Parts: sequence; structure tokens; C-alpha cells
Amino acid sequence: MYEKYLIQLKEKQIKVTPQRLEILKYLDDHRTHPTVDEIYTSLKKNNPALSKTTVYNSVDVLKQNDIIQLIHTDGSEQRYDYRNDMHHHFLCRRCGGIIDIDIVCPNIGKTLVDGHKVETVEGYFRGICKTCLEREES
Amino acid sequence: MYEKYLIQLKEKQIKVTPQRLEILKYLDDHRTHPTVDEIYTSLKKNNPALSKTTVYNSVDVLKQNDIIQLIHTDGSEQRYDYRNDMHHHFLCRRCGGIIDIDIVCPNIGKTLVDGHKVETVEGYFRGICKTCLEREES
DNA sequence: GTGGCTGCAAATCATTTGCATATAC
DNA sequence: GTATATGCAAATGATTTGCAGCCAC
Repeated sequence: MYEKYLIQLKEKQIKVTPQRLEILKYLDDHRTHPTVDEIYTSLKKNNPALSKTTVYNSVDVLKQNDIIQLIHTDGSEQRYDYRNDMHHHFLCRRCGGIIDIDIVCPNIGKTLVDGHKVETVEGYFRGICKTCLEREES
Repeated sequence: MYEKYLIQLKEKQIKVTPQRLEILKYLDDHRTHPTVDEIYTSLKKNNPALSKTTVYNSVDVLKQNDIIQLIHTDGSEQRYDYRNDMHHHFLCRRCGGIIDIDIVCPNIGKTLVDGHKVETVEGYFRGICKTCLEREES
């Protein structure tokens, strides 16, 4: 059950701890781009000794090793994404949901934009998500 | 000297105060996307009575009235941009600079992406800026 | 066995809030 | 004159840090 995550950690030569496995699994199971507090509150139910510091430390290690990525929404909190590939996000102003977007922009592949060397691009699309639109129509 | 900013405020029927004019002028003169603290520290030199709360209040009013815009970089601070039109930003990981980018992505104009209604798009390009690249070559 | 990880408490830092005074209109 | 803005101090909330004990390897 945790094999998949265990392999991910071993590959990057990160020490395997139950907390790290739980956090990684949580992010894989919850693709809603949770905050540290959401991860902490959920996992604390099964592990009351869990510390928020450990969640901060763990997501940081996972991010540094390119296993997960940090996304920057407009909120005051940092959110994490199990995906580590380049993609974009849609932020719904109605329900607050954050949805992965996989469209490709021709400019995005460019090495140089206005003379600057581009390494990564993050796009944030804002508006009303599909689900909220359908709810409004009815 | 402050005519331009006075007109901007009057047009939106926002009360004109010296603090608001100074903050607006500061943002127009400093296109580096400053933080509230940077605005506050700079303006305090000529107006020691200035309060940081006023800076927070003012940028908020200016943002609500679509005179300036808030940008979301990876930092822990909110940064403001005198421009209010849709454009993107390049974040240099070498010098920390934030540069306006005006390229257009065909997908960005789309009303619908994956069925979601898009209203605005913010693109964050990360890498090494032109100036830092040139410095490295020498 | 040992270095790195965990968990707790205290510290930090950007931002927000409450409220009395001052000011724009 | 009145509603709104300013400025101060205190509160908040996410994140970081210091440190003692624990655990993965």
C-alpha cells in the first residue's frame, strides 16, 4: 500500500519515515492541493502525536527532492501538489476549488522570452469552474 | 505633479488623501513590484507620521478600484504593480528581480478552458533574467 | 552508534483588527 | 457636519526556529 511512496523516497535517498509516507500518500489521494494545516488535521486523526512541524519539514524535503511541488495561489497559505510535472492551475472564485490545467502555450516552451532564460512557467487561470457553471444554469 | 494620480482617484470617486497620492506615485515611479514594507519604509522618510496600516488600507482600496494590481510571487509578501492591465511576470532566481512580460498565449484569450470560464490569467515565468545572463557571460 | 527526524514550545513576520482622533468633502 | 481615513497598539495566523529525545540506517 505504501510501496509506491517507499520507492519514491528510496530513489531520492531520503530517509523513510512513517510520517513522510503518510504525507505523500495523503497528497496522492487528495488532489485538491491541500495546505499544511489540512494535511496535519487529517493525519492527526490516525496519529495524534503528529506535529505540524513535521508536516512542514516533510513537505519541504519532498519539494526539494522534486517529488511534490508548491503552488502559489492568492491565499495566505502554501498549497502542495502531488504532481511534479509542469502544469497550470485554475482557481474558481465561486467554490474556491483549485483544478489542474494541462493546456500548452506555444510561448511556454520557449527558452528565451524578452531575452530572459525561462526554466519553468506557472499559469494561474481565474474564473468560474465547470461545476459551478453547471450549477448556475439549473 | 500629482495631477495624474488625482484624476485617477477622482474618476473612481475615491477620496483623495495625500497618503494615497504618494503611494500611487511611488508605485508609478517604482516598477519593481514593491511590497507594502518597501512602500512604507520609503515614504516614511518624507512623512514620519505615516502608518503601515494606511499603506495596507490604501493599496487595498486602489486594488479594489482596479487602479493597481496585486501579484502573487513565491515570496511570503504581497507585491503591488502600478499596471492594471493583464500581463505576466518573470521572476529571476539569481537577482530576485520581477519583470513585466507582455507575451500573449493563444490559449489565454479563450473564454473556456477544460469547460471552466476563464476571466483572468496570471503567468509566472521563472529562470535567469537578461541582465544576469549578460553578467555571467563576461 | 550516530546523524538525521520528530515533536513541543517559543519566536518571527506579514497582515488584520479595534478604536480614538483627524480630515476630506 | 458627517462619514470616512489615518495612525497607533494589540491580535492573529502561517511559518520558522531551538532544542531534547527518538528512530532509521
